[in-house]
Amino acid sequence: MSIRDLARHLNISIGTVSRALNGRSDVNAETRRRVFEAAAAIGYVPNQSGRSLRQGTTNAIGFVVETNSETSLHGDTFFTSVYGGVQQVFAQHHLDLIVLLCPFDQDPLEHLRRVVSRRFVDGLFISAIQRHDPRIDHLIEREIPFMALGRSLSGGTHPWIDLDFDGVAHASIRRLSERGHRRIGLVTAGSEINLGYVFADSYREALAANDLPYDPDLLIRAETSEMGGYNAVDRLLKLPERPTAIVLVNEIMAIGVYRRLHEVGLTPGRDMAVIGFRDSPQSRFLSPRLTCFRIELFELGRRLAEGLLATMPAYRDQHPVGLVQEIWPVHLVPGESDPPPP
Amino acid sequence: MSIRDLARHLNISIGTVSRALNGRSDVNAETRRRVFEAAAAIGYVPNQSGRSLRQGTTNAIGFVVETNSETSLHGDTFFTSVYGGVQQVFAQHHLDLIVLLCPFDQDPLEHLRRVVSRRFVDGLFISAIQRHDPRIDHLIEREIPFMALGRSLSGGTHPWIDLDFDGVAHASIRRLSERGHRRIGLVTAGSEINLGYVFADSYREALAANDLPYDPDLLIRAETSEMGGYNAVDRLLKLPERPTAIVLVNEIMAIGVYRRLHEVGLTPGRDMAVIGFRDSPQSRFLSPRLTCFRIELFELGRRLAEGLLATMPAYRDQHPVGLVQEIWPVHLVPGESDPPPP
DNA sequence: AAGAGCGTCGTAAACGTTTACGACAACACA
DNA sequence: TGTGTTGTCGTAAACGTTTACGACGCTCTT
Repeated sequence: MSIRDLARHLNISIGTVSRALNGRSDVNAETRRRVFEAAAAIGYVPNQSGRSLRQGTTNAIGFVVETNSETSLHGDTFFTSVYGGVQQVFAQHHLDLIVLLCPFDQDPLEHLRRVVSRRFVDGLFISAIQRHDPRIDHLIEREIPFMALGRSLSGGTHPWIDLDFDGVAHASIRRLSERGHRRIGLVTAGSEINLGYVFADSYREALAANDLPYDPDLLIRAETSEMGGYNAVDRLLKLPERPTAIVLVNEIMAIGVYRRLHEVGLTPGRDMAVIGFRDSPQSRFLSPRLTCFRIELFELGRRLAEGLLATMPAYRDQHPVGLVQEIWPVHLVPGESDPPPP
Repeated sequence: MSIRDLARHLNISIGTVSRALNGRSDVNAETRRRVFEAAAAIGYVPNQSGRSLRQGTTNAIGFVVETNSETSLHGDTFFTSVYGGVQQVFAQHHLDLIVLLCPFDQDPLEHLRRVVSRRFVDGLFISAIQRHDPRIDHLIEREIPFMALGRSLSGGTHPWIDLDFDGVAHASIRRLSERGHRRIGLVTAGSEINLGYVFADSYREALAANDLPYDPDLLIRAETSEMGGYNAVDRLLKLPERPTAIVLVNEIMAIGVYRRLHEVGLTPGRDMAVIGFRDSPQSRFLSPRLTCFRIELFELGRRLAEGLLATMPAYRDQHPVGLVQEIWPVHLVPGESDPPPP
């Protein structure tokens, strides 16, 4: 069932059929109508391999995610909303979004190399950006259009969007400070992911901005998991002078934090203030309700898609947005987990 | 950088280069060595589109998942382990796994049609199988190799693996019955997903097997979400004669169940016994610890992959496993959420 | 010594599509 | 009438790969 069959069936040439289907202007309106009609009738759909081979494009964009939960910052529910936004924009351009999973036992750079060399996709989203991320260099060198969710230290001229972890740190510290907290612990990501550093830096700045001293013992690097939060609480409670509040880089950690606090006889939100990160389905059901930050993930997905398309020659004119290098805003959602100290 | 460049560089024909790279026998060992060496030196990788066009195969398998959280039975963390197992098997065959997301606002059948017609993949996994699932008919008609995670009512001759929800229901009811519970509520999936019905049927059978009466009021169909569990508890507590135990089809529901119980002054695991479903990272951190069922998801992924490959002519001889239609076992993990009634 | 068998390799035709190019008719204009 | 313009369409060459087929030289057999 090739374009040749369709052309024979219509008694016209395959060139005309192709032009009709691809919406080119040099084809009679009546002819175009007949072509579409016949295509629908006999169920013809163009072969993607043939198309890709000819024009060197696949009409697909890949979203690379790590399946290693230790380095993946966000809980798994994070991406589903983002995908929705991306797909909404892509639908207008007949682009397909496919998710490419980096196996947990494979080096992310190796995985990316394979993805790129197989030419599965015309462009890529990469996430969990590390401080110095060799994947970015590789993509730039190979001239593959891509958008980074998260920024690296190098900055550079590629598009990226990063969540406003600086805003998270400042808003959290200010809020706790205004409520009378003087010793505030912070649990950040322990892997080489860049936001672990960004969050720590912002924490120190925010302390200074609120005239609070910085104590290195209160800055914990941990796995972004329930167990990470659990262990971080342990370390903070062992200090000679305990903090009265904890700020977390990740809401999944909060589950472990709550649990450990309960185990040692402390009530989260009374004996210890906690501010998590994202307002996710899980965090919303913590008791007492977690103070955290809402992120418009669907809109973020839309913006990510726009930013990527703006760097792709074939779509650039329809998305004249320039180079996207943006901090994505977060919005404080007050809960009941961070009252003034006892 | 095509195979032609590589052949020119070696002063041999492109046919020989292709045969050497593809491991055919009719090529001199020394020649093959030189080909591989030169390919690595100049960084040649075969173009997938050309290859696909010629041999009508893409060397990729798609895993279709719904992003609609209402009909998606499993929490999002469910699939990550499964993917790992699938990828481990696929790696031996140079097959790539790609995840294809059905947009939340698109009909799953429409989405599948598009995926199939674009010939992105050589085979498919589909999940969230409905009672009568038109996707299965479509794939059979188009003769696309596929594996279903979940079984439909029709059964048929296609491969499927379903979780042992029958075992979950029987083990839960028996355990609760042995501990003295007489009125046991069950919350099952409310959508058209088949296991919602399977779970309900097994519930009735298990009641009969333990000489317990069946009360329709105790069988609730709900969304498989936190809110679904929250609302289900509300309905059960309004009954003139309350149940003393609840069995859930999904552990995410348990979060809502715990929360609502707390709100009305009841303590889960003391005033109300709860048995959830899966032993997931989230459920493990509920307090009191949830009695639930462990599933070897990585091994499940491996078996899914084997079952799919067994139906594909190109791989069948390496996976002589016959038609896979299996119930995947679950293992009870005792917690502290289901003591005897007060 | 002639033929068969084998190992190795080159040739060329596909796979299905897009697109540059030219052909042709119809029409307008001088 | 001759020339240029426009609209519409057919032709054929690519894109990169795999593979059927045949060619060639060598060894072994009879």
